[in-house]
Amino acid sequence: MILGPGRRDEPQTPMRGIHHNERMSTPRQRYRDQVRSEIKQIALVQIGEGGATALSLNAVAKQLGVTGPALYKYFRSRDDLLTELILEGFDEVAAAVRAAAGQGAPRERLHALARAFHGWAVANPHLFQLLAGTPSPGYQAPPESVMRARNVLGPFLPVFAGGRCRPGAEPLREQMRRWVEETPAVAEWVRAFAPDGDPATALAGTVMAWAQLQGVVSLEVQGQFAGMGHSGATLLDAVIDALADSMGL
Amino acid sequence: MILGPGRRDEPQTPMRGIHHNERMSTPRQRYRDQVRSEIKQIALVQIGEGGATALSLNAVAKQLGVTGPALYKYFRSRDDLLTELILEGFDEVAAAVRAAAGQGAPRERLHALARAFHGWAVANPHLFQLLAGTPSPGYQAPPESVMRARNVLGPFLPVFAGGRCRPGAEPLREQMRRWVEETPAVAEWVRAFAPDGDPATALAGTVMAWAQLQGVVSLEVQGQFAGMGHSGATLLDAVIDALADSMGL
DNA sequence: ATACTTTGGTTATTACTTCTAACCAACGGA
DNA sequence: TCCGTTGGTTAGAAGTAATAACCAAAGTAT
Repeated sequence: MILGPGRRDEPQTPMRGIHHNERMSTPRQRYRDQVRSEIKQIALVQIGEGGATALSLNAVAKQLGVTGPALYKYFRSRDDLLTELILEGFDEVAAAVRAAAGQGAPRERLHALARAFHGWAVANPHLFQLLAGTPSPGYQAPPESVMRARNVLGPFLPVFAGGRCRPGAEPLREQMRRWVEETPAVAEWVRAFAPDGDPATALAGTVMAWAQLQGVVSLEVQGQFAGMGHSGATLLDAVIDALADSMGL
Repeated sequence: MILGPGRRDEPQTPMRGIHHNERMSTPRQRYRDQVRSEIKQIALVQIGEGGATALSLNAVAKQLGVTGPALYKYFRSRDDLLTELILEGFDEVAAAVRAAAGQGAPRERLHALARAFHGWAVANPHLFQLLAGTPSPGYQAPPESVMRARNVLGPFLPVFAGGRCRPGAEPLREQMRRWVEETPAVAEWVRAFAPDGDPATALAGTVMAWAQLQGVVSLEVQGQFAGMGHSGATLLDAVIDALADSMGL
């Protein structure tokens, strides 16, 4: 009767049966956390070598010294492990971008943010592809991921908050205006990072910068620049500079 | 002695044993071509539903009414099938872009080309991801793919050949200049599509446009714009307009 | 200290995947 | 009519994710 048929399908945090210091670190919990972290670490190495599709739970288990099914005590499924890695990856790149959010002229700040994103992505190409793409056939990104993604782009918002859209970007700005009006979470997000200036303009510039980053980095990590003397950074500078011009920074 | 141990590992074009009207359509060859085309068609449907990783040769065979191993008489491996689909995909998108290469002012021509690319990509999202990404763990893109990719971007070259790089794009232009100097195939490519104007400028603008397209389309096909009222086309117009401004079109 | 529960591991199994090997019938050219 | 090529088959190897059943060790409570 103690357990009964109650929600047996979440191996993430077991020992929910009896009361015991809530969210305190029992030895079991510490062991559990450490093994989970080791699994993720090994998985990251595998992903770094062959991409998300090269991640094999059996191989992870073998490298960890246990048999395959043991991992299912720590992660409900392969997709669950991927999801956790993706969320952590978002946090990582968000930290890298945030660390580059200094002071100075808007144009220089924009370049610094863009280079930080680019640098992280080039240093972890497979992880970037993991965040960007769809790792498994029917993989569904969790709702949290959009929150994390917003943390990545957040530091770009204040840079553009003081800019001005050229006529070609006015439809986009109008669309952003509607978006921020209809979605309170977006309004909150913009206000948190760029309390001053026009939210729609900040969003328009940020989304354009997002596309630039995604484009340059995608091409680079997929090796499309092979032969033309690693033009990733140069190309990024060029397109970001064009964007800065276009937004009057 | 007729066959001996001679190169048995290419099921692409069998019946190499005896002389028979070279590259003429024997009934066997016609049947072969038709089955190959059916396989590719079914594979495309599967990819369109779940991406490249969802392509299962067994499932294709079942849907075709044969057993799994039969497919290996038509394609050496799963990657071989993927490669062929990728090459055909490049041809398709190249044709779509080429069809939009009309006359008129450079800025309008650029928008038309960009919209053509974007339209094809959002109509075939999984195929676009197939061309862009790495479908299998150790997949190696064949050399032909770069040639095909050049055909996709070729129509952009003449649009930018009459443009001018702003200072922020000068390093990129310099890099393109070295690239075209050191790689005869690139020089040939640029000359074929844009015989007039500065090759380095044409390349710089084209590569920047490439990054824009890749960025906007990548984000869109991965569903990152969910919620903000399908901004793919609007965003594309905005960034392309900024690029046109930046290149003085 | 003893009894009991929870947990982390095991092996066995299912259902899938790509791909190879061996084999056979039927088609088609001489 | 003969016979080689070809397209199909079944069987099997080696791998994957995931589940079920089970057991020993660890931790908790009395």
